[in-house]
Amino acid sequence: MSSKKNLIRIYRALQRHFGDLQWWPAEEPFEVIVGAILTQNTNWKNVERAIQNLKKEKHLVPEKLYRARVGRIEALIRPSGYYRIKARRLKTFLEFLFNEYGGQVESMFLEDWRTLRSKLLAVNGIGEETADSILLYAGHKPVFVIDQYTRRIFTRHGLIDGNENYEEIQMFIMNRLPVDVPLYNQYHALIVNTGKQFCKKTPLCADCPLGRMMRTTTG
DNA sequence: TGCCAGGCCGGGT
DNA sequence: ACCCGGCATGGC
Repeated sequence: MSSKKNLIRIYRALQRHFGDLQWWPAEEPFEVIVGAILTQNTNWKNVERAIQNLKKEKHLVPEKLYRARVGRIEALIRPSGYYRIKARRLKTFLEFLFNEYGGQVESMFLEDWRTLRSKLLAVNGIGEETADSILLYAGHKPVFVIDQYTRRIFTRHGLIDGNENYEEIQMFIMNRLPVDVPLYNQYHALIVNTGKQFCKKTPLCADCPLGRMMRTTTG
């Protein structure tokens, strides 16, 4: 059976279990961007607290965050961890947004997304996963997001070796799926949920819907 | 109660 | 081109 069919079968198994996950958990694109930076190596629950603080103080707006002092941002996002470096990263992104696009998120996404991806990667504090999360979940661009869960799950089930770099895993997946933004959106969300619930570092695949599917078919 | 979470950077090899 | 230490809070 081809790898393409495998990836679609994996998707269907996870989709059947989790249903539509409606990602990204945010009200608008700027909130996605802020969340993408705050969730770097951090539990999403902690990020939610930080987001709520920003909302409560009416700071989850480009203009406000751009004007705010770093110390003020640090205080609001403290629950998300790494709060000093993340406050600086938010400021750096806001400077980029205002310098290049007049502070308008919509203007930023009018740019060719490959060009935008390069520019985002040049912003200190934005790496490949954060850039791709912004492009896919805030800008609806056709790029698949790779994270530790993706690497772990695909390694565990023998789809990749595990020592591939980000781009190699991304190409492995995108070469085997149709170019489809809603599919990329939901697929990554399904992977994250699977990783959180079933695919820990310990071999605990007992009642994992993916593990069950992989065991009960010829693959 | 330690271990870990939806990474990234800068310096060293 | 990799490898590593540092960054930090809160949940389970």
